[in-house]
Amino acid sequence: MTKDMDPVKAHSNYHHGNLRQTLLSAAAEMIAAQGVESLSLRKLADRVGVSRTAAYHHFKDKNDLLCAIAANGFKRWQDSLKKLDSHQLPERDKFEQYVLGYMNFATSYAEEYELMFGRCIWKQSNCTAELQQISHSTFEHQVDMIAYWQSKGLVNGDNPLRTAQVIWGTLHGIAKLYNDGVYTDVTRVEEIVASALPMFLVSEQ
Amino acid sequence: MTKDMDPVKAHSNYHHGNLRQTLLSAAAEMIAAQGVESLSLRKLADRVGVSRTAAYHHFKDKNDLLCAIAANGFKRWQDSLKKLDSHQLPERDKFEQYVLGYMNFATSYAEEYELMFGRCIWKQSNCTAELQQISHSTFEHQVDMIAYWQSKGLVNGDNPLRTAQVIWGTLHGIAKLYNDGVYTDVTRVEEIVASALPMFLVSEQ
DNA sequence: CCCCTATTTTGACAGTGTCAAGATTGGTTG
DNA sequence: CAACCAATCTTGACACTGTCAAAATAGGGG
Repeated sequence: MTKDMDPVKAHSNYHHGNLRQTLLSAAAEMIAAQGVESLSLRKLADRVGVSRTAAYHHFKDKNDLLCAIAANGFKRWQDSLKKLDSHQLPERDKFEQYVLGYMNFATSYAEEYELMFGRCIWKQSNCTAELQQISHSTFEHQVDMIAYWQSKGLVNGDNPLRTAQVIWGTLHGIAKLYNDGVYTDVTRVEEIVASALPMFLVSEQ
Repeated sequence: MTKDMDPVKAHSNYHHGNLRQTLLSAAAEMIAAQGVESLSLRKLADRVGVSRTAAYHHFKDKNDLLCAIAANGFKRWQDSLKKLDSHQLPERDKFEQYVLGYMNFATSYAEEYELMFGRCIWKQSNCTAELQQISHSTFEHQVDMIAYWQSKGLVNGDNPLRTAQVIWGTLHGIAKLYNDGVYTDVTRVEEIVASALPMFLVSEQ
């Protein structure tokens, strides 16, 4: 009765039940495999086993769906940050873990990262209220972390906002050069990050 | 006889003469005004007053055209570098001019910059031989500059390649955050760059 | 039991990149 | 000068995209 080939759902056609969630996770899988730019609502609908325009009753737009994926990415990154906070570690190691963790996140979830910080959403100012909010709070959290490390005499500079922006810029730039295919070797990327680290830290001696 | 409205050319329909150049400069104008993602070959053809597929006799692809625009961007950036080389300036000022110049280039020609270093061309590995070559030589030139500044004891670090990658990453990251609409204030961007500068320079005193 | 509303579908439209086949022309060769 | 050729340009066509409007369906509350 039901098609065996259907790769995701096994419900009757109408009233899927949790189509929104299904769409979100299927879309996340697809962009991870094929890249954001090759995700189409129609292919997504096909994959989920639903008609082309079904998604429009759960998302205003294609953009709205992409914003939701980006917001999920922010949630995951926030969780990483909280996990890092709770660890018992020397602050210097924590900073290092923060930098490496950022890089690891950005490169492991390259396509979600692209949505989180890419022009597709921000440049066209198509940003959802939810996304706006979670991205702001995430950024503020990171500024607070930098401020704390500066107060402990660990990180250079005295303006937490500017310092956070510079560090963020550096990590973002390296991540993007790799994610966008300009750099092609991950191990090199790790070396680059290792070279960048001492620039941020107050020199020991 | 000829339409007055035609915004670019005033030739007879067939054998435009220098359609390739006309397409390139019209495309450059259009992406500067509207962004890369909203450039279509059909709108471009309309603008130039030529049929949809005319461009295919001068460019293999849409991608091929975009690569040519990117290559032009590299040529312009190379010229800036050469101009900087020829200036009579203290080396420290030269480095500063290099950093500010990079930022100025990246933000003034944001859409060409996106083509030069964006995923659209590199991630799909659709890079033209011409583009591959000019981008490589440009990068090498910059590594040489960094190596020189390091040898003069001006710039931190002892590995020119890694240092160049970090500096480039930082500038690229800040530029992209601005160009992609995450940051929205140019004057802030200038302040961020000013905060980043001392990280690269060997501290005076 | 019936109706209302949320959900899903089908039909349609404008826009995209690109290929194949035909039309036009300038330059070269007999 | 004429005839052809190759470069250039156009028209027709196809598959694909996002999105809207209108019809179909089904679950839940009166």
